Amino acid sequence: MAAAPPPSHAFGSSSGLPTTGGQRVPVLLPMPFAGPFDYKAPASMALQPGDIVTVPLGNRRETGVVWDASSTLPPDLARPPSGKTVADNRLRAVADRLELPPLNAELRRFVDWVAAYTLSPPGMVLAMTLRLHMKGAAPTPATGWVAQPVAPAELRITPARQKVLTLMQDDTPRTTTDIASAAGVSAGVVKGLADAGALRPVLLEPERPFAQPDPMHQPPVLEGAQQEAATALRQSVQNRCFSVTLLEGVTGSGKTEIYLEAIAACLEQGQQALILLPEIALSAQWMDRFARRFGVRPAVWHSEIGQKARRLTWLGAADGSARVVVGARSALFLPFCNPGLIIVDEEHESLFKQEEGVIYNARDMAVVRGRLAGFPVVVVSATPSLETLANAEAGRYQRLVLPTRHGGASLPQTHLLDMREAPPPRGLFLSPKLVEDIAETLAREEQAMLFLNRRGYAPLTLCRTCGHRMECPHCTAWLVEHRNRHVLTCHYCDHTEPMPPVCPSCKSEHSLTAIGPGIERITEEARQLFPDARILVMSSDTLGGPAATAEAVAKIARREVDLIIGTQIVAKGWHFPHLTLVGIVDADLGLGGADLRAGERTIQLLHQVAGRAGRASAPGRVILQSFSPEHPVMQALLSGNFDAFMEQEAEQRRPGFWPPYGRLAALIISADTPQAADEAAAQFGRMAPYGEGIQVLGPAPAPLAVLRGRHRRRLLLRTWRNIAVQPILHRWLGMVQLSRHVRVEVDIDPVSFL
DNA sequence: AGCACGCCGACT
DNA sequence: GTCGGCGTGCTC
Repeated sequence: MAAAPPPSHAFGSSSGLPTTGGQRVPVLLPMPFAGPFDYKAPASMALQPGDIVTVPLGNRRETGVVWDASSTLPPDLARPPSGKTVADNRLRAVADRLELPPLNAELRRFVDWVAAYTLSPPGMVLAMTLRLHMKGAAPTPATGWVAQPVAPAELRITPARQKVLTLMQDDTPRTTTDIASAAGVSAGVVKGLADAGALRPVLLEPERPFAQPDPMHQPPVLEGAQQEAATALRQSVQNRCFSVTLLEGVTGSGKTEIYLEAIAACLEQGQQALILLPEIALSAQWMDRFARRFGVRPAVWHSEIGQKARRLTWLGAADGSARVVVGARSALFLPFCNPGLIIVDEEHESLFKQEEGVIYNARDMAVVRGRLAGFPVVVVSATPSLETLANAEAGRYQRLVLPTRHGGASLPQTHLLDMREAPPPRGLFLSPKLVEDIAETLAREEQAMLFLNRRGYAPLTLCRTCGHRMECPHCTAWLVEHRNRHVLTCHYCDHTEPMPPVCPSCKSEHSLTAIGPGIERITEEARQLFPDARILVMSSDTLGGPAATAEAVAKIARREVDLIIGTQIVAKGWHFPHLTLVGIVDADLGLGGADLRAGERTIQLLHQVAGRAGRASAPGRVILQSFSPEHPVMQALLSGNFDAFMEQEAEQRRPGFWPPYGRLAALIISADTPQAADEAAAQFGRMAPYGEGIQVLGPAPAPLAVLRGRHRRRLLLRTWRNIAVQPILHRWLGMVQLSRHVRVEVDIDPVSFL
């Protein structure tokens, strides 16, 4: 049914022609098999690697992709061959080739590479590029109709029919629904005319909803360091070869405007650009900036766009009509036909790490895709990760630094508030000094913000009589009170129960007490202190979705809000021109625990929050409430000298070969009983690999020892940087015979240690 | 991942 | 006597 594609690499043929039929072709299916399955190509079907096909599997039909006969991966990633080959006479035939653009060689190689690197079945990686967009029936090309002359004698003309024929005189193909609504008739009339031969079916050109961004629409006025950075980025795009550039600059230094110039260069040379953002659903302001620069909005990709938009964007990426795609991490697996640039904005964000299914870091895999396909990648941050800084240091990444804020705005002044010296009244959480500053700010009719990265009313609910703590029945975690919903809820598994009237353990009345602050409790306190202020709470609980978030941001920009109280969500790069004071309620939060990156993450988050202040002409101030103001993180925030802080971090990680100076992989063992988990973990411990530069830590209970009812143990494999962990893990996993209810997950380059 | 096959409890 | 639970195993 499909026209033969142009010949390129093909199977079993030295002539470079497509298969001529009867030959064995590997087909990768979007399922967790060890590798592709072999099928035979029907004589009538010329197949090449990349073709999207349907094949019989058991008693059903599945969509898959004709894969390459041999892997081209480097030896330390190549997987040992799966061994079994199905005999020729047992091969089943490929059923159909779909009329979709084939996946190109770079993308196939990328899929193989990611699978090998993450130790995932390649089919599961393919699923990320395929299944998301075409689950269910094969795409049906829309059919439309055009008028076709018929002998008048053979066609009864009714008024309704006449309306349709008049409409269709212009020879424009239209769908049945379009004709019916445009002519004001029912679909039955169209059907009748078609049956009578007065309308001829035609395949409609696929819709092209992607307006073309115009690189000349509104070029920015850049100066000094910004101009230099933009020129450097343009140059790397024009070089059309792989490179990685770190674009670094404090919040408000105009990083976005500068990398938009790299996109402009990419558009000028006719290539596609991809921008990865950590949270696409919250990026309305980003879209506006893009539209201002290029005249139109870009194509958007994330996991919650509808089926239709998904298919169109997928096809747009594949045929090149989507010139610029902005998306969340999964957009990295779109089948771009002519990619020329990937931008990873907020590269330090842990949201780029996918923690379920195929566990990968989109920032790092973006660099891999750029390397395999030969185009530049730009990673952007105000507070780059230590990994990225180390890569810059080693010369693997170029580094562009923007030293100052854009347009004369100054960085906010930072003050530390020692909570031991100026404690709030008992049971409250805002120091009198901070309260005073907020009052002054509000009196000047400027906006203030309170930041606390903790949802709900209080993190712990405790019985004053018997000491009972309200805990999640499925996780090793406290239940968090959400007072406006009158419930206790687990932030790890969403288990929710009504707030009990008496202590469930000792039955005491009025004995359950909220311990510690959450954002709801801070809001309560603020309402008492500033009864006349217009308060807006920004958290995932109060903002239902992207639309509500955008509206909240717009309200702030319109000065309909005096005091903003928010969680993480306020740190997302919003532009709040009237905000001049940011109070961090608990700057120490996040520094507890034995997390490798606790300090790094805290400084990144707090800098990002602080950066919301003073983005216009009025200078901003940031007040950090801390119980340990001498902590290096607080001192770095105070001085603004992040480089020094990161160097210190580096020095701590270097001797023990912690990332980025060594490699890390986590094994997470989970089972439905603690015994089964312990037993499996102990077995892995006994079989642990060893050798120079190889070390295994654990097993130990995971910090969240029980999650969603599963008991978890962790082991950590740490190696020197020049040792690949994948072959070691392969051998290790193969040595342990797992009992049926035990699951093992491998997390390469772990970010979260829960 | 899906789906069938397969061996043990509460229903017509 | 059957319907149906999900445990195990297979799909080129």
